[in-house]
Amino acid sequence: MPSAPQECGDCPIRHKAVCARCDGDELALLEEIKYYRSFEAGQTVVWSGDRMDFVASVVTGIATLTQTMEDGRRQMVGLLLPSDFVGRPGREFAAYDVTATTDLVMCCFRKKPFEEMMGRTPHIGQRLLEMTLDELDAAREWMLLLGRKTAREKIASLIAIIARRDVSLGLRSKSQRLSLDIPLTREAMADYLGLTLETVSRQMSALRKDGVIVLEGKRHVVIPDFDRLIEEAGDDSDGGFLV
Amino acid sequence: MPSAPQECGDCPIRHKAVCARCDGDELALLEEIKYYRSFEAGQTVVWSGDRMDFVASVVTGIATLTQTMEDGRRQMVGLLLPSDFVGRPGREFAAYDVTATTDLVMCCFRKKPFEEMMGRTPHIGQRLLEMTLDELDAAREWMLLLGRKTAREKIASLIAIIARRDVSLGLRSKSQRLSLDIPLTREAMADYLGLTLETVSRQMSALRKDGVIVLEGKRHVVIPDFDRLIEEAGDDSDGGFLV
DNA sequence: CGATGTGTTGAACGTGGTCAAATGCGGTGG
DNA sequence: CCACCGCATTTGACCACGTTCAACACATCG
Repeated sequence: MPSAPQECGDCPIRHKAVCARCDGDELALLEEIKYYRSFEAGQTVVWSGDRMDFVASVVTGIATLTQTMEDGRRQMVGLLLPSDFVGRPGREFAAYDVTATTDLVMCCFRKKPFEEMMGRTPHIGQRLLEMTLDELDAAREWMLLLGRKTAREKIASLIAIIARRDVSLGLRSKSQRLSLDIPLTREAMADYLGLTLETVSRQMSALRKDGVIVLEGKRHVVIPDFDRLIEEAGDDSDGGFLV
Repeated sequence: MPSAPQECGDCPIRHKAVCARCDGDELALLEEIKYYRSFEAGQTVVWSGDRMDFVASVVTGIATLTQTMEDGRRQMVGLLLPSDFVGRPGREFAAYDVTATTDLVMCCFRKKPFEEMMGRTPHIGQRLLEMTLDELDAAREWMLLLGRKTAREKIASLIAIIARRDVSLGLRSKSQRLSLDIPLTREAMADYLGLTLETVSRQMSALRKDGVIVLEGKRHVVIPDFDRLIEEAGDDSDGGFLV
């Protein structure tokens, strides 16, 4: 089981999560209604349609939101990183499957008290609005990927997204030789990209053969030339860096 | 030019738009900073990357948000109906092309005063959060469509979406013989669905041949059996009716 | 060891894309 | 009234990309 922090003061997502704008007093109130839950890689947090009596922030690890059709076709519709928010105030049942793809720690708030607090504390709603607008932008970028990009472009885009995230989390600077772990199985990548896992595997091999990426093991990728990768992704250069 | 209403009291979107929760005083303040703009079908409202010094609500008509890649591939990422909100508080440049697909009237607010008012009037931010969360849900539904549905399912889904909207706007009851106009060209449908316009046309013909829909002219569709349509769309039955 | 999970690769197939031509419809002008 | 044009749409023929089905490689774990 991954371990959890205790105090909001120490919290690694303090300044990015839904609580980011809260002052000391507000934080103290939140601290009273919060509790941590941990999940191991592969565990399901909630199933679509289940009653969900909490909302939460991802503290560490990665979770996914997926939708499933009756015949089993699956599409990932959200990739939740540390500080991202799970659940919707005012909604009683989960709309998506939430799954831990790595070991995961979530900071949970019982829904009722959280909603009451939202009414009294504009800072929370303001921050949640900001985060939701960001997610909507990300979803729209994703729609372009799903609707119009080739398999090769989709793979390159995914790697670029992960690389940018690592940079923005301060894990490494842009100038260094870029190297990163893909925290997803080939199947999860396929669910993300609207492909089959075979196509994912083939295109990874193709990008490797063409020197766009270097594979070190199955999950570790080195990017010798980031601009080349962006080009392969079909994105406007620098898209995603300016806001 | 389509004509515009004058008073918030008469406004057809009064109780659904971003101003829905505002009381009389707040509405009076909004009334001072609002102005109407009209566009003819086909006109562009703003181009992606342009400076955008206003935010707005769609009053009547339909607009689209689209993203374009350098080589011209286009993906629609938003379909804006009456009461939907355009623009993002705090953002200076438009992130998407906004186009009027029918004659369009928008209720605009200059961005600066609107942002200031948001700070002082929680009702606006609250409502905007609600609307943004709804849009995010819609975007995720759309992602499933783009990533995993067949061309035939995509077409059936689009028709079902339009039909549901017409019902929810009270234009017709569910029990009646369903009949609706598609307010999009075949090309716009293709941009919406991540298809080519030829495939859209072919699948429309196929659904007609199989009796799922009846075409009366190019843009008017009769749905003899709504459940059959839903089945063709690959959706859970009743998906979208319960919230 | 075999069993299981994860990933790679190959061959055949089919859906949807591409390119091209034809059709239909509304508007404009002779 | 009809000829003509422009545009949206339909239809056809062919092709390619990504899927499907299958075999195989490799690591971890009982």
